[in-house]
Amino acid sequence: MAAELDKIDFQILKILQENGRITNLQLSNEIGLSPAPTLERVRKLENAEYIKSYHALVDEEKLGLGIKTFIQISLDFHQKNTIQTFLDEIKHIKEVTECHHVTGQCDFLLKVYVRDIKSYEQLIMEKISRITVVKTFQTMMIMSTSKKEPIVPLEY
Amino acid sequence: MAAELDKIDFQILKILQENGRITNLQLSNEIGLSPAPTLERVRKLENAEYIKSYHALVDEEKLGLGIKTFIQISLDFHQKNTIQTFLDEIKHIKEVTECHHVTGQCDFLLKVYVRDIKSYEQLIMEKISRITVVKTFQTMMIMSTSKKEPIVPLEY
DNA sequence: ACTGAAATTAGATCGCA
DNA sequence: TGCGATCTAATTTCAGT
Repeated sequence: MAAELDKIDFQILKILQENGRITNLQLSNEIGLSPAPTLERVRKLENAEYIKSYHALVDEEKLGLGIKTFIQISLDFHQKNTIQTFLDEIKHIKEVTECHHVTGQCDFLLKVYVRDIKSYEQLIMEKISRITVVKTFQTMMIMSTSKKEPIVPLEY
Repeated sequence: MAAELDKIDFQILKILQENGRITNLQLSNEIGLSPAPTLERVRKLENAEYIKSYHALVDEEKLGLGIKTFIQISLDFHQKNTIQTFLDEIKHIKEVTECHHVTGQCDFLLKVYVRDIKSYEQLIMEKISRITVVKTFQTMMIMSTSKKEPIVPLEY
């Protein structure tokens, strides 16, 4: 199954990362193949899960999500199953869209979206600070984002 | 132009966030309208830029990007145009996929993808640490990610 | 605004090079 | 593997409600 990817496959991935709704016809023109083998390659990439899924990118601010933050979290490892307990709690908080286990001064880094400061305080008070295994946390409020590509640097 | 969005518009946004390649026909079934007005609503959301773009989500690990990190950066504000100088440098580093201006102990938070540790050292040595306005930086290496949705919590 | 049908275009399959 | 033709299915348009 996992035959290596060639240059054309990487081209396809690059293009689909940037435009997930390009038509197969357009795509085939850009890579210089005819539609049939192009589609076959795309399906192969999907089936082998080099492409995991497709998503619309929405404008969070226009949709009322005015507050975006990262939260750095340190856990209290004196309890049982500290990490699993933490992950189980985080999983259910819909405002948390990313949760990364990291090295450094903190244990986890979360990405959070909420409507306004009031909702943020509520999230902190009623959800984050109530997780028993959380020892300390610190908010990094995002003031602006100058680069945000749902795109990963690919090179053949 | 900016007539308020109704419940159906939010349903559409939610569905397209999770499946950016759903057919208009399927979408119309899920929201309970016929294809014609469904397509009209999607176009309206695209034109008003509630939907900014569509993207394929790829499997970075399978594609050879084994190292993912966040870098916290503090700037030296004794220089001229510190922030603009920094942003101009960062813009050209393709390994940096996100750059957020944040509050807290550091000034900027970057997301970085590279192939391996060797490439990471190279990035740090030859690019990040050579930016004159960078005072200090600290790496948070991502060990695992338990939640990562290219999806924002929407509520009508 | 939504419906339903008609017209256009894209997607999917298959035999052949 | 890739191509070209063919069939199938989705997108798009439009007159009617």
